[in-house]
Amino acid sequence: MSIATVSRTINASPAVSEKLAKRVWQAIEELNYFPNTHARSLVSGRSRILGIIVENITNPFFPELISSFEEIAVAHGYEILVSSTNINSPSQLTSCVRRMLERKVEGVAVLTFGSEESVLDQLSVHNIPMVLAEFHVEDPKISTILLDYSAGIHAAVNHLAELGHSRIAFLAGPKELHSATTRLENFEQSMADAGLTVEKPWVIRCDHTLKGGVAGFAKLWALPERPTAVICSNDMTAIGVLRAVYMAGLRVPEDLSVIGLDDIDFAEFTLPPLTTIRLSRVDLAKAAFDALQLQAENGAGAVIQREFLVSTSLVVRNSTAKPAARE
Amino acid sequence: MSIATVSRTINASPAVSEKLAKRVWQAIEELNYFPNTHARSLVSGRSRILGIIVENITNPFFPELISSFEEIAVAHGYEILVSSTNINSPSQLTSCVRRMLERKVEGVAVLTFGSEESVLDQLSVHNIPMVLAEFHVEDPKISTILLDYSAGIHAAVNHLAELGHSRIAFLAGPKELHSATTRLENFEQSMADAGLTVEKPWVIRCDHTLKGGVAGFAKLWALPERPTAVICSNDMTAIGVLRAVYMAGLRVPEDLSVIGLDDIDFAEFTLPPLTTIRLSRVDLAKAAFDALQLQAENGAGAVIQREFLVSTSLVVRNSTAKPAARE
DNA sequence: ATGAAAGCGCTAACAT
DNA sequence: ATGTTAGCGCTTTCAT
Repeated sequence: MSIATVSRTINASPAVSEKLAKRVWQAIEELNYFPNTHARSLVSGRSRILGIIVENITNPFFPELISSFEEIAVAHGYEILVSSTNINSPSQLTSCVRRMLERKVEGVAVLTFGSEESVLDQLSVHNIPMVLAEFHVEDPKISTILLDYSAGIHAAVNHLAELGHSRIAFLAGPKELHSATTRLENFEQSMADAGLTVEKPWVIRCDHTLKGGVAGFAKLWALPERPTAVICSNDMTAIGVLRAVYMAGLRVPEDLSVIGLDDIDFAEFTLPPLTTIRLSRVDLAKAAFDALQLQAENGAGAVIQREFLVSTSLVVRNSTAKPAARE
Repeated sequence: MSIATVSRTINASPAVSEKLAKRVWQAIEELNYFPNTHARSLVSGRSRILGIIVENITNPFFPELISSFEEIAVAHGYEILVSSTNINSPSQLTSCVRRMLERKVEGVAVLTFGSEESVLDQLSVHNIPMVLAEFHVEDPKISTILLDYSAGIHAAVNHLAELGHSRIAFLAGPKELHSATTRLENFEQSMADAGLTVEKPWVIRCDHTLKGGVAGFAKLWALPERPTAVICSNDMTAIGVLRAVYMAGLRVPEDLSVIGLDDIDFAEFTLPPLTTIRLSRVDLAKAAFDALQLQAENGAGAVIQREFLVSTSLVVRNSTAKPAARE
């Protein structure tokens, strides 16, 4: 039989008779044959590869996100190309985008949460479908994942208020991150809704790292007036606070209630187990994949869904409790 | 100028005059050209892709390992293909190896620490270079990374002995894992060297997970005779123990000294910070990459280094202290 | 329903 | 030193 017939069989073309197809599959089995994806990509122009760009791999949130994304992609017959190298340096960014271009990725999930501008140009020139988090662009090739922090942050503030807290601090993320700003705004709104006032000195910019959390707590505790609870812009910050509180000879939640955001796998195993606002990696990864797949498998110009929503929710564990009676 | 000249220029062939080369590079700049890796791979038969297979992505050790491996590989112009899906199911394993075969990987790092047999056959049939951890095979295409646990485990036992502990337990990993068995053997040897006896009931098989650590501690504490210190086969187990001790209303290190193994990034931020035996992901990733690169870039039959050594060392933090005075 | 043939973008052998 | 050409393994017309 001819090479073309084999190709048609593998690609499930209807134009091949059943018995010939059966023979082909048999031969494939016997010869242990498998197609060469490079040849395939070369002729078809498609690669079945998706790219994913994240920042700051030292935050477990991102490995967890990548794993989820990978799992979904592989299940759908895609391969993934990861770029987690330091996005800060422009030359590294350029080379990581180039790697993706060279391998002819069919779409890229840019999940850097706030520093996507530089990647955008490079990729959009080549007309590659993209999906961004919390960053809306007027381009049919670019989808957006909207993160609804309000549900989770509202619940967190209300949870503290119900416990009797009114002196609530917020350890924010870096200014450059859109997501960090959005989280802070949501906190302020939630406080207002709960009839609570935000004390300016209790809003401290941190950097979403463990060390940042340690430093943030130190600044907070050096203040003349101290809060009885703190909400952190992410779990790493919260875990840093847990650590700093312990080192200061104080106790969570007796001396300070702490709430994180992300619900990384470890949050369940901190001491005490961390009350946190869950931002599901699985949901996020799924939204990113769906967006990319929709774009990749529909020709340009097709009208498709371009906004995806991922929500948040509060997970109550043991790092929050009633405030100590005022002295 | 001709296409061949461009190809030669890009590949730095010496047979191209300087001024023509300059013009080529200029044109490349202007046209924003970049080579198609699929076409390249097709003709050259090489892909510049390396595979890495790990198990149990929920243990942060593995994401950390993958990141390191990726970083090194990318720095050397390689791309990586990760397989972290459940290695337990044979069908998943087959399909993950197939993915790698289809993309024509030039080598695969099998870092499953003990369940590599099934992958071996599939890959060695296709004559793909491999590197395994702690698993020696007589095949010139297969390198081995020897993990020297003795240094770290000896130091750990001695550290406890010097603090005054003699009642030391060991929470081992699953029997199927070669590495878990090796670790246990090293513990037994180190105890003997320190003149201490290993109490059989105090050696408990766990499964290298947080939950396993919690369960392991429960079993240990239910015993009529209790140890004053415990060494765990990995950090996840140790962190589980930390958690279980806390839940039992006891304290580390006052009631029990705990030592882990791996030194994952989080070990520094547990409460209390975990004393642990460091097994460097960077060293491991580097050894794996070096082994693969050596094999990929030397023709078959070349005599090359096929054994790589990665060592361990003790990192003392705050989860170990003198045992409480015997009651 | 099947086969023959062209061509995807590149490299390498061969020619000049 | 440069250009011409064949062919890597596949998909996709176009014939039959």
